Amino acid sequence: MGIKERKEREKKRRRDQILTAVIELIEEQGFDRTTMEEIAERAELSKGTLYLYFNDKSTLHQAVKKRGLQHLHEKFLHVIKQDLPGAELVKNMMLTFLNTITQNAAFTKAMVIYEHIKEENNQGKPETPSIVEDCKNIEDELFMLMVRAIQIGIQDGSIQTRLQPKVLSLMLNFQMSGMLNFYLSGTHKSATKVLEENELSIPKLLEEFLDIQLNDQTQ
Amino acid sequence: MGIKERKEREKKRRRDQILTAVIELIEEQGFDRTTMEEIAERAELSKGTLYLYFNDKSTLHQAVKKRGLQHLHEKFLHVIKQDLPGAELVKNMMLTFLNTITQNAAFTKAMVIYEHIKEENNQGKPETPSIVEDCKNIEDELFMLMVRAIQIGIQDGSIQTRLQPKVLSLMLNFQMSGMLNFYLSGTHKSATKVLEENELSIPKLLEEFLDIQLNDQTQ
DNA sequence: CCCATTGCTGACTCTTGGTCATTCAGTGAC
DNA sequence: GTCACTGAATGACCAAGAGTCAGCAATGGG
Repeated sequence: MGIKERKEREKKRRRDQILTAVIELIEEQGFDRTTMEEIAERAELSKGTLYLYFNDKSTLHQAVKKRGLQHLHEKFLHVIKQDLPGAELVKNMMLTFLNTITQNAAFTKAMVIYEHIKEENNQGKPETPSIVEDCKNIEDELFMLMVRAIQIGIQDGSIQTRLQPKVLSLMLNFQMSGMLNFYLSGTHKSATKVLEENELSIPKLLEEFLDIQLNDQTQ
Repeated sequence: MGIKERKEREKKRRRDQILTAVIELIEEQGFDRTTMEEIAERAELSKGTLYLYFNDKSTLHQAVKKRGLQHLHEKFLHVIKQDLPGAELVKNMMLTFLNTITQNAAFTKAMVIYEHIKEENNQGKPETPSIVEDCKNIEDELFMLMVRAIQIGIQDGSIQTRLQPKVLSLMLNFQMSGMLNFYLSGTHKSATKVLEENELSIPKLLEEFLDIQLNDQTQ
């Protein structure tokens, strides 16, 4: 009886279809500019159907975010498999991160933005906590991969620090998050000017910073 | 003929009235949960009147943001007037920043969130570019105050770095921005766990980081 | 061939941001 | 005192978009 399985597959395909449509539209016009109507049209479904697959727009957003995080996770895994000094691994991870977000600016923006806006729906609904949970878990894994890279670096001597690996990872996380913000809200003219004046780019800046943070000679 | 002046004053008072109402409501329920209707009610005006003072909800948001930035600017000015080593000034600024955002979490959140969402209104309207410009200018001044503090630190020897003051300031900015994100999206359970495990708090973490970033012994 | 189940639909409701014709209050001229 | 004028305030109205649901269609099991 392969019917169950087929239905299962079709259901998953529909879901993917929807997700793909959303991502396309996000890239074209951003998430909040995109209406459920448009998404339905692009996915060749009716609006009502969307709600059979995702509770609401916010859940849909989470699902998109999850995809992005998975993508990043794969890339990080790829990095850490390389046989390189830990310091290089850390640098590569961060560069990978920067690359990914700049390559998919619209997408990343959508991921970060709506992030804050949901907030409410845990109240008054059964809710699928799963997707939100999934995202957190993947984020955690990304974090742990970074920790792992730092540990390797400490062992092979390419990283000197008096901080705990996890604490250092946190520091680097903050840094990345800040850079992300910078990229997204392309504003902050003085910051951009600073970069120009010193003939720097964000990736170069990153290397400078890592030099300092991974070679802590104090004390 | 003081009538013009009186009217002027009254107009400003109305504006303030509205802003105060918005800020109250933001603290109670966040910005996007707050409707123009509610704001009008709280300010004891009708909805239509709001639009005589602010082009749209997004402009209103910018105005609120401007207030917040001004507040921060005052605090930074206060810090830099103190007669302390540059390194202390930098630290105090960053702590001030952290304090402010935690004290007014709801408010800060509102400021950061909608930040991204506007985007569009520069198209198709005369628009008041002034408020947005104002915000950018204040942000720039905040940045320059930080640069100033760093310069002081380099001169008095409390800061050692091979980076340009502006570049270092940028680095610290990223850091702050990252911490801000952390505070706002209180999530990231692993990060919180790391802090607990090491009996750290964000302010303590900040001091650790500054130790490294302001005492660069490499090369 | 017929009923049951499941999936899909799009017309509908409701909320909310934004508009505008109308009302109303203050002002100055006479 | 009164009248015309100005501009500030109003709230009924509109449009857009998120979310709902009664009904329809197709598939499959008997």
